[in-house]
Amino acid sequence: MSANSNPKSTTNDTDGPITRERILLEAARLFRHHGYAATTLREVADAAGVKAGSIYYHFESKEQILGEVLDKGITIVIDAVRTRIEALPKNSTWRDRIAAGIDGHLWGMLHHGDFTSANIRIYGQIPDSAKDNHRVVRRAYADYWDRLFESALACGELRQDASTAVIRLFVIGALNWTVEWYNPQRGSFEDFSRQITAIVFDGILRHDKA
Amino acid sequence: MSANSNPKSTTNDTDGPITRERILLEAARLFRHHGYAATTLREVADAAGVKAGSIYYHFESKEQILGEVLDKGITIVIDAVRTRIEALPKNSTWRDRIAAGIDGHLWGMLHHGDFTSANIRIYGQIPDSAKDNHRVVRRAYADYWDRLFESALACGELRQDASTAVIRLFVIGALNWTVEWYNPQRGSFEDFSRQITAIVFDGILRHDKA
DNA sequence: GTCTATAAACTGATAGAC
DNA sequence: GTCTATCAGTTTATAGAC
Repeated sequence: MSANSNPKSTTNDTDGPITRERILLEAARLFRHHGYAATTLREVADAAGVKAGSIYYHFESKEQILGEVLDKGITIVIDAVRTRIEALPKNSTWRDRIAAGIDGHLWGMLHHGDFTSANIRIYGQIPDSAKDNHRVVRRAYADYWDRLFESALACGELRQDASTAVIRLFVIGALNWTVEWYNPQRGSFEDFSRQITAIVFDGILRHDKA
Repeated sequence: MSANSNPKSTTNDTDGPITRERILLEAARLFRHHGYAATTLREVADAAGVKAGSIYYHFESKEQILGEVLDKGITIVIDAVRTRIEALPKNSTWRDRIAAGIDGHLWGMLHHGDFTSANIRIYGQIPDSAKDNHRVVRRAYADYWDRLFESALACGELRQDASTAVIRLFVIGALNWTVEWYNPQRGSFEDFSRQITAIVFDGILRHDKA
């Protein structure tokens, strides 16, 4: 029995990812690098190794492809964050939970860069009809981080002279943007994640610990 | 004598900004919200109150408009940063200089949002031919900040367990992204700038000062 | 499931009147 | 300086063969 005979599998034994997944992958890469409107379905089809007309067997419209690319970009990150935080001991500090969240967010962002970068790059440029469906999951993720930061604040672990909304927007925005400049050739992901977490927690200035 | 009889002025007494400036302004706004390729010259012309053909009296091509929008976006920020830093006393600490730079960068980003947001949003999506001309000024600005951070490091004011390149990319990226979420209705710019500077310098955690 | 062919609309850019 | 008119190319999406 073939390893991929499961009909739910997204790969087969001969062509790598099946056509539908390949279209999504190439669409994400092209949306990231050229923008949504600038990417033609002919380009997506060429990259995915099919003809333009074939796309409409798998998707109803260009906008449906966009919707799935956007959702995948944020779902990857959410799953990585929740997995790491839920794996922590129940008596963990909020500092530890936030550190796990930062590591998960960075991991998701940087290991699926085409989906995550496409998401943050083009979200501000897409039709309102595409934003409407996507806003719900974005709001839920923001709320998740707000709860983390508000709990940390209540326990005295967070600074009190900036609003939790500003802290959340600043931190998530800064983490999102790492996908635009992170270079895996200049060190391991683990080391990078440690540096970013240290800067987010303690800032860029030297603070003597003596 | 009219207040705007100076031929170098970019405004006149009857129509507000002259046509060329109006085209640039509307192009920046549309590039920001729809992307470069998605923005048609007909849309730019409509927004600027002229017909599409008239654009070609002021500009050679769509790409020339793009070039000027990109340059204006970063020049606004560079000017604000240098002005603030050069106004400081000569014996200022590097901490004070970096604080002035952060305030200038934020001020430029947030007070000319269409040009600065267009720049950071679409830079990753434009043709290489447009990037080539713009790369020089981007590199010079990055070098300017690298010198600030390296000087601060040499004087012991900067943390030593993260590379200055990572610090610069993280800080500038985080500051750039504020234009995507800053809400002037939730407090003054001065207060916002103070909060961001505090987070960048000392992080989001509470550090007892007793 | 994938293909070819095509419809209907839109694009950047140009030419020349005023 | 701004306009109208238009060219040549491209776009999403559809219809129907295989």
